[in-house]
Amino acid sequence: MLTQQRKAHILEVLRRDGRIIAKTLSQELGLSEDTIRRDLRELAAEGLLQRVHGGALPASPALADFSGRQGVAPGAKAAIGRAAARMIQPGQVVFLDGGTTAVQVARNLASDLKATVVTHSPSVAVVLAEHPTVEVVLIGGRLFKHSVVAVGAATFAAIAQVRVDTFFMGVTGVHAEVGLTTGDWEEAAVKRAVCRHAAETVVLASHEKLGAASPYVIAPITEISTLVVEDGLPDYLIEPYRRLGIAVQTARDP
Amino acid sequence: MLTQQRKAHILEVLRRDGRIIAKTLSQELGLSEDTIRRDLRELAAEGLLQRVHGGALPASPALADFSGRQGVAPGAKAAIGRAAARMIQPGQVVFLDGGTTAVQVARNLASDLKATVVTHSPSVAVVLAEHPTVEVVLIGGRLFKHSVVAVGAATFAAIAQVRVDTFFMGVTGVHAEVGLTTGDWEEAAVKRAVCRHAAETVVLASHEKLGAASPYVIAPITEISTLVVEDGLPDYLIEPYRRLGIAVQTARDP
DNA sequence: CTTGACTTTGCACGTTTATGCACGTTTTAT
DNA sequence: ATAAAACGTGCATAAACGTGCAAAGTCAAG
Repeated sequence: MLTQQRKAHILEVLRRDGRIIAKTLSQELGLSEDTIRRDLRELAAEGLLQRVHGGALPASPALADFSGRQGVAPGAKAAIGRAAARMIQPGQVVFLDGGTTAVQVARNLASDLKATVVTHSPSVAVVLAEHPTVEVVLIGGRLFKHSVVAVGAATFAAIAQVRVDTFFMGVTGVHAEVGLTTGDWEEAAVKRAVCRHAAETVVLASHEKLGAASPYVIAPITEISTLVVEDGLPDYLIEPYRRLGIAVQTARDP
Repeated sequence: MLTQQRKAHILEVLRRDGRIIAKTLSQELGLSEDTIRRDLRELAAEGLLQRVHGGALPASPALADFSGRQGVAPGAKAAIGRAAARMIQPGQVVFLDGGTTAVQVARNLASDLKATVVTHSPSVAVVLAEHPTVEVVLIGGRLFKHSVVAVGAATFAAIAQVRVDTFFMGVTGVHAEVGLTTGDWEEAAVKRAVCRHAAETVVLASHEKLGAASPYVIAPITEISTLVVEDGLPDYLIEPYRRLGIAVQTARDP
């Protein structure tokens, strides 16, 4: 295998999985870890990824504002993204929320999926612009920079004009009693509005969100039908939601 | 085997396998590696493939997001972007079109500029999400993937609700008689609509756009007040526009 | 048919690049 | 506090590289 080809492969794996583990990759490619480490160092020098102990993480300048958060649980987020992407049936109309997890869902849509994705996240729109068959509807409004999503009156008005089959919601807190929560008042209102216009709502949550609560409540937990979480979590974390009749889907982290 | 025939074969193998390994190919064809290397060098000089250590890789698609498209000719477009960015006054409300040139404008806004940018391009929105002070208004609609901008009825409705001081328009053709043109009918309609809701329209055009015409006419050239072009162009290219009373701003390429 | 200009190819040479290993250091986990 | 894993650096080797050159081949004008 050519060196440049290998580097391209590394970037592809990074995009797909949200992380690189040097040892794993060296075994996969049948090369010494030194070589992989060298590649990672060079790619990092070009600013194409971020080097960390044990491997590498994305450096995506387009999502630089996220970069701090992106490091939280990249493998898990990518796995959740894949699991959510698999839930979308051909012909469906779905709403994709903003945030890093939603971007992972967009990245992992099957490349032959014919469906419509509605989103108020320009990041999601940019990713899906490269998808060959998915129809994208962009919801406008005032840009809330912290989360990179549209919010405000115009956003509400636009959301009122669509009805979707499934809403894939990102949150910062999932709590059996407090409900679904997030860190911005206006964002919470938008999520609530989308929820009302969706036949079904699916919440994407990596483990640090479970049992946590943020300042602004979006809706009670019973509003949602499915919770997608990473695999291998202790039972006591997910049991409360099962007991409330919520389907808990676990995403394997390959 | 004829040289040209061999080169055609190389390109075919490259398309089929996604890569060329010089040694393998030389054995396959019963020629010395030197000959193959020479071919690869020449094909690379023609831009038909990308030369790498050990062989070659495809020229465009695999590499497009690898080394980055905008690295190709960073000079002119970036210079035009900087020049346009300098034209924005504090407190103004401007509309930024889609396209790579508009993204350059967004990247080059002074980091302390307090202004409002309206755009139907998610790419521009993502870039401006990192800007500390600029207010961003995102116009929604159906996503036209080729240009990565929102189009359609919803886009029209949203545009009708804003009035901006300056519209920075990207085009694919600027011609003194034909006018401003672009390659998509719906995009042309959107640009025309924005034009009507702007006090002033500025067109950003790198040299290859001047004197060129695309299928769909946006507006007559007299609709615009300023044309931003790169520096160092021959007079005969810009003189026709000056004669029509259009201010031609040249962007130094430092 | 011959001549001379030009092209193509393979080889020799010295240079650059890629890779794996050894060694000592730093980071992480226990 | 300690052990294991990951790290960076220097080094040796082999592969791949470019260049200059000469032999073989091609072609058109004479």
